[in-house]
Amino acid sequence: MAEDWDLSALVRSCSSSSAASASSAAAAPPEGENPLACLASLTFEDDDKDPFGFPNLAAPRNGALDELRELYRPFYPDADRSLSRASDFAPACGSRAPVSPKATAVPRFDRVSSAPAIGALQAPQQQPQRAARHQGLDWKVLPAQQPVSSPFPLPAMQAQTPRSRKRKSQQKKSVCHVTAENLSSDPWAWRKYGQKPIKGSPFPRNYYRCSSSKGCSARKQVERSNADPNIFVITYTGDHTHPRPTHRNSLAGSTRNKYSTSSSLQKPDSICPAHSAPAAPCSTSSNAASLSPTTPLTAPIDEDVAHPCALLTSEDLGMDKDSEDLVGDYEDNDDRPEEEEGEDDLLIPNVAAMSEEIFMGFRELGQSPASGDNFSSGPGRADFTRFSSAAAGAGGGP
DNA sequence: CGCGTTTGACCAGCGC
DNA sequence: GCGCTGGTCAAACGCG
Repeated sequence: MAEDWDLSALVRSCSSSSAASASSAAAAPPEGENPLACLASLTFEDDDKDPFGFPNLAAPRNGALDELRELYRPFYPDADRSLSRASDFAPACGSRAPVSPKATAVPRFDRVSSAPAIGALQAPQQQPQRAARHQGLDWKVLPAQQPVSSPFPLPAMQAQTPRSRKRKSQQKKSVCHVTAENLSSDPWAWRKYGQKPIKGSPFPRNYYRCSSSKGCSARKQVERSNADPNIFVITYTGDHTHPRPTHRNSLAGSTRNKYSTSSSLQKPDSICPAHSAPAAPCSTSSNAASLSPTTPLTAPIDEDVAHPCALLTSEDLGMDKDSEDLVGDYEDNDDRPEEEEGEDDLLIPNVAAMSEEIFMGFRELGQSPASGDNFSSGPGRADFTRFSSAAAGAGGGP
């Protein structure tokens, strides 16, 4: 099993491991899955003050800043400056949570998506990210060009052109870096529809589409980072047009984690130490490259809850400048209005709506937090309901 | 039988 | 306008 690197496997594993990092993740989960997962780990209950547990981040902040600074330096000489701004951010994250329902409901997403808005475009975002990173999370959301109308916010992007082959660069996407261990776990069922070698990268990119619903335009791309094979770059695109599945539908084929073929491109062994990592049913890292997210969610909840967002920042990884660039582009663009508005709106609303639905569903299933356990495999799993809300937003998952 | 994965081919955007 | 590259489609295949 350890060898199986299916995405699903990864996802699962992530979920469990993510618990800890999840709290931090809160900062980032833009899309569906990750975001959710991240949130999942958060304990909202305690966070009355901060609905999303952001407080954690904020609290330690002082010390964290220093750390962050250190981390930053190599990458960003201006780190000091940026960090200083962090203070601005901090309040937002934690104590200064907006009172509005939205805010309360999904403070986190907000934060994430609006990060740019918060302070400086770049600096601010980075900060949050960094913080997240500390926690193990790293993801970036590209501002959606338009607000997400769909109830399931996923990746923040809407596939505007269902089949448009527009270059993604133009589409909105959320990108997150995840370690193989934490590889994302999304509640969503994904079906792989393509794999392509990417120029400049030894690892192929895998394309997944949401299989929960035929009409769902949500898509996910998974590729391994050149810099660090352990890290996977997950890009979510499009929105889910349906509620999160309680169970992953596909059971049949999905289980086949055996990635024999893809291996050609991705050699897990050599590449992915993660294998050793255990995690759950991680599919082989190779797969990571070829990960298969579709994995059946036997324990749907687990995934949901768990969001593996042990994401790494691209910076950390030193990888994927592309993705960063993308993000940066957006950030740079002071289209912020869109970002802020769009993303925030998107995430929040969706989450709220979703949360309710989800909650209901969960309640039916089991209700109590205890039952929540089902969802959360790991300790630290926050109340599922909370997750749900978060998850909803996160949905993206890929 | 249903669903997911694999894989080659096709299509379209982008850069030169 | 051409070529490159990325993204998607669809047939074939495998597994439960």
